[in-house]
Amino acid sequence: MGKKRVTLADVAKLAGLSTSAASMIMTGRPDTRLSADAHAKVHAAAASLGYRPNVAARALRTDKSRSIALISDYVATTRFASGLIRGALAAAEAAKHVMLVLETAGEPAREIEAVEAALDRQVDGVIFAAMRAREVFVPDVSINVPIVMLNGTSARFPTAVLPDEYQGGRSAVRLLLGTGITDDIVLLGHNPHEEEGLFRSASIARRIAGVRDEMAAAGVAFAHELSCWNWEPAHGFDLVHALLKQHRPKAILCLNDRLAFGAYQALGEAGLSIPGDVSLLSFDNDELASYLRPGLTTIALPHEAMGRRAVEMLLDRNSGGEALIPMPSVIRGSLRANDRIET
Amino acid sequence: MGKKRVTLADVAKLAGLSTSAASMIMTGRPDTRLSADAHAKVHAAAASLGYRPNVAARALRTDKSRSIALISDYVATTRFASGLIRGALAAAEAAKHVMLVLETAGEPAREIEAVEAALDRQVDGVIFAAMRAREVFVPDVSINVPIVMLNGTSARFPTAVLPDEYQGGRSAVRLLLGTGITDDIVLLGHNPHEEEGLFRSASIARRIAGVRDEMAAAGVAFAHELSCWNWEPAHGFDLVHALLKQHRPKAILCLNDRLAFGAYQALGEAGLSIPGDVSLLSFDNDELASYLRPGLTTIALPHEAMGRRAVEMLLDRNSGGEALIPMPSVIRGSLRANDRIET
DNA sequence: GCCCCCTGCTAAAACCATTTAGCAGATGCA
DNA sequence: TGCATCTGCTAAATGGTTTTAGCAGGGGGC
Repeated sequence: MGKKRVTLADVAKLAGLSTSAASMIMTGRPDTRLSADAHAKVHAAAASLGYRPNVAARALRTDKSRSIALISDYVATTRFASGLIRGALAAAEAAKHVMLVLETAGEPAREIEAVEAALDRQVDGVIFAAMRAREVFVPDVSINVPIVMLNGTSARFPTAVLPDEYQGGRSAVRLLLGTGITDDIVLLGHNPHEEEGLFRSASIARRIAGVRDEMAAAGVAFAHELSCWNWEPAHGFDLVHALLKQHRPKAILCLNDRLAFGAYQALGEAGLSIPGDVSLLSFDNDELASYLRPGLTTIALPHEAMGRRAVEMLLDRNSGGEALIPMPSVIRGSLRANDRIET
Repeated sequence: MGKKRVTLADVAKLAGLSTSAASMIMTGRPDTRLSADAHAKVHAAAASLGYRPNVAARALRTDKSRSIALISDYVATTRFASGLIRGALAAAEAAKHVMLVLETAGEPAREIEAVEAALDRQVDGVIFAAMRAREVFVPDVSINVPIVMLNGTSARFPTAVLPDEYQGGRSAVRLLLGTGITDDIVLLGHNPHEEEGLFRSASIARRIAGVRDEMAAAGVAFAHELSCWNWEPAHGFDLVHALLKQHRPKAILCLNDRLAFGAYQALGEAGLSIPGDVSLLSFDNDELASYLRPGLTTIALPHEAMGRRAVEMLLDRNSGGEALIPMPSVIRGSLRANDRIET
């Protein structure tokens, strides 16, 4: 309480040097001509006093605050947000930065507020995160710090970090066909004929394209393609429940884990076993996937890696463009083992 | 790029007054003697120039930064974090503050780092959040700003926001007994005889106490009490699976939703219907609860309300003590309707 | 001896807002 | 008229750091 904060002047005095010298030494400037002895004395003084630089003063002078802002549409609504935030947090911490988190609910007024609040605090960069990958609206205030789009894109700011959905789609199909199943495969979540004129987010479109390209490359086709717009468990249940009345597939490729969850329920009620009767494969690696019995094999959204990467790109001035983060396969028990004889 | 930031001096010049006058007017000091005319001119000038105060300069002078820090052990590992963060964010925004989020993984070294990073940035207050409610370690650095504990407690800092687990426990039992079921009730997650010498977190202990007190008050007892330490779906499954070989309960009171999820699986595999054969009731209102079929009735952890409250208490200097946030009941389909005739 | 350069350091300005002390003029009261 | 008080405002100090300009002294080249 009574203790005043220790300032650079205190350090300098104890070291017997000027504040200028102390400053140069503490900030580790390269081309200074201060003696090794001076360096030692300043560092010793700083350590003994427990000196911590005053970030506000430094920010005032340099316009750098060692902090960044993550402006996101939603932080709680989706279970993905925390992965992105956590990865970003980790990278920020590693770079000795601190991270402001701001939520906008996608409302333009709040987006403007958020950007200004961040800029007022002299942040060194801003990450615009979208919890649903999409074309993101970035408010049209003049921003003079680096910007990275996270899990979304913007025409104005081309630097973006996205999951490599296309490759993810391909590896899903590769994994599935690797079981030896090549027919009676159902796609759950998309049917182009029923969705004409509707546009999935760019990211999801790539996922679907990857799936279709790999199927085509392998020369196999889906027996059924079941469409629904929202990929929630209830829809997965309904579609699979209806499907089972006319057809019993060998495998279901679900376009996300929540659909897969619904599929599990429908299969369970029909008395079918996974993967004995039906194999399942999905996307996202939602927390759910590990709770299911058997565990759901899924192509993971690499949220933490994405968050980390976004911060790294933000702080590295000479990186730009679109970074595609690979989607790892998470193997659990929902795919039957390959019963072909490997040669 | 070329545009310099507009400063208070610019505003003052345009208004034809001194910076002192402009400052007093912009900050809305109450006891100043400046004329109404001066007020009008300054506000007009500020608006026309789009003046935004430089927070660093202000912080340097006043030691207030209009920002707070949320220091948490985990942000991603548990699905609760985002609710707390979101609530806190909303309250911070309402108070025109900005929020730093820091993660420590519960490691003392990182906790110290986090506190110092926050203090370096002149935060106006710090929230220590625990994702698993518990006695929280707060690093022993001298902190001269208000502190609020969120979802945890600390001997050094008595101001805390916690879920009202005791009342939650009581309302769960009240809800369950309200169906008319009074026997063949199983408690899933705790058995005092098997857990002697083990200590649940304070918060969970209160939940259990509430359950037991309400049972006692109603004069009913559990038919079985199944114990397991980690409340994960697999444990819920195993315990209920084993239970069903010897006993078929009318209701299972699950101490959290993940256990309940496992119970659903075991009941499903045994061909029992919910709530036709067995009623289920649980705690937390995990995202899971709404996915299950039928939806799981559960006593919700009020995370957003807690986060909001924590920020409000932090910024309101004269509030202290322990705030218990009520746990609302979320009614879905897993409890059978009361079949007694209400008089 | 003169000039130049190098070494090792310091003084002082700058960043931008807040706040204290105080000034000039007007008014009130006796 | 003399003194105190009030009104409406300003000058200058302050906060802690970075950074520019430059100083004093020594050495080398010629």
